Amino acid sequence: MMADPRKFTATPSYACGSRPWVEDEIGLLRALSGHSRKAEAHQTLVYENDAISEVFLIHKGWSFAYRLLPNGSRQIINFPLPGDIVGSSDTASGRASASLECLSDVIYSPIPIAAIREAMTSDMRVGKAFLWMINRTNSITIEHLVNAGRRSALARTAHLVLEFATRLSNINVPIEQGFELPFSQTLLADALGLTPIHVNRIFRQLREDNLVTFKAGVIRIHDRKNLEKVASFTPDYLISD
Amino acid sequence: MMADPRKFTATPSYACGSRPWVEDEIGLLRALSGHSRKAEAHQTLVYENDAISEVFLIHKGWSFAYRLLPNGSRQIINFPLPGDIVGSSDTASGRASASLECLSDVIYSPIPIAAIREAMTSDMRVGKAFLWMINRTNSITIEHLVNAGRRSALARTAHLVLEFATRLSNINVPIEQGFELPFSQTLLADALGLTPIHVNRIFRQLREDNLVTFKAGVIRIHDRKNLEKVASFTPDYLISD
DNA sequence: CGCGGTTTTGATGATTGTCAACGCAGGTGG
DNA sequence: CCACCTGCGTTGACAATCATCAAAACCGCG
Repeated sequence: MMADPRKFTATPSYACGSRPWVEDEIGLLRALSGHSRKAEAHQTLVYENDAISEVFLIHKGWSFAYRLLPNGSRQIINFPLPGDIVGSSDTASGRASASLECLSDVIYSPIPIAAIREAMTSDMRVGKAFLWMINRTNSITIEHLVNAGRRSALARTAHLVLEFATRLSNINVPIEQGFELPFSQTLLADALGLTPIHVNRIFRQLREDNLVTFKAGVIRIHDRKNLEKVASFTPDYLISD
Repeated sequence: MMADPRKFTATPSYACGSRPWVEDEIGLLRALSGHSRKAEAHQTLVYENDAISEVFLIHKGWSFAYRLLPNGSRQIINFPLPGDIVGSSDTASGRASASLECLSDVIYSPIPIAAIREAMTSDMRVGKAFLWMINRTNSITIEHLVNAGRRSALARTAHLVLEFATRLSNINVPIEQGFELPFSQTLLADALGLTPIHVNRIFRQLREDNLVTFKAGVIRIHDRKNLEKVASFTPDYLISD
């Protein structure tokens, strides 16, 4: 059966053979998790301010964490990728600081917060692994804040594209021939703090400048070097080793 | 000696008698810290990407965490207040995700990351206390991202003012008669993702609408109810109990 | 007194948002 | 099979927000 290019089929899963100790750390946390579950696209797994007793280790699929404002607008905080833990930094308060919605089918396994707390005391590596996850997501949030506050719409968009390329690459998803992003421009707009219409214009410009194309849910980077220059992108904040 | 109102004298320190267990948690972490140090205004305690072996428990004074961009612009991530720990979420990578500069004299004490790791395994409460600090700063970062991405300049500014009011109130700094913010409008601009000039105009509007005045480093909230409406402010994200 | 940083204001321009319209593809139901 | 609907991408015209440039006033400080 031929895959329709309009259909979003990308559901990255992680395989980190090249970074043994990360594998190890994820393994440690996975050992604490329950049986893996499957959620479907459009399903909301967590609502902001919900009381939570577990965090989610993502294995496969696309989702996004976001906040809603009273006027209906939405700010996307992060797109967790396989290997990330959603809610890691909310374990102390037990209240979700953001909602989580699926963009594709998502396979994940819940880790009880209590289990993490227990394990942290008995195995120092668990604490380290957990802090690692927190560190990673926090760095990304900070970079998104820098993006929204101090980069132009063009630089911001280019930056987000490069963030995806790098993060996917880090979990061994090939990106050279283009990679799938199952996002509407409206969704990207809510991540970038822009209107969908302006995102469209920005992508037109990126296309005309031969930097990036985004067509049928597939990103192709044509000139990475100049794209990085436009975005003032440095991958330092994307902790991976 | 009469304090010159032009002089920034605000150096809040925390005293959380009303929230016994928080006091307790800070005490736990403080027990791990070295002797307290004093830093002076304009001093930079940490540079982004620095290797760090300790985090800072702030006792007194004003500082701000920020990121610099290649073009020289600056995004302020957070203003740590007394009782906050700077660098808490960077303990895993050991690399500072932001720089930290003092606005006034600051009294703080360093906590070796190694000591935290050790203590987490022996005393579960330490891990909880530490995760609490991380949770608190992370929630604030997220709210600042929402601010920059999805709120107008007016709402954003109002929101930041209310955040200060609430956080200071949480550490028992009285705010009813106005409170000191030793910030230039340029500094606020870098926190809000605006130009200093626009910040000035926003404050004029806030003043003309009888909501807030900001004069000689002192914030006075004249109509908190309407200010909260303008900012669509809810204090849920400011974890304090 | 003069200097440097900050606040304030006006005039102007660039960036981004809003409104409206159209095309296109997929899905649904007659 | 086709009419219809819906969601998304695309474009144009126009408006609002915010930035830039320039200049003056203010104030603390040396």
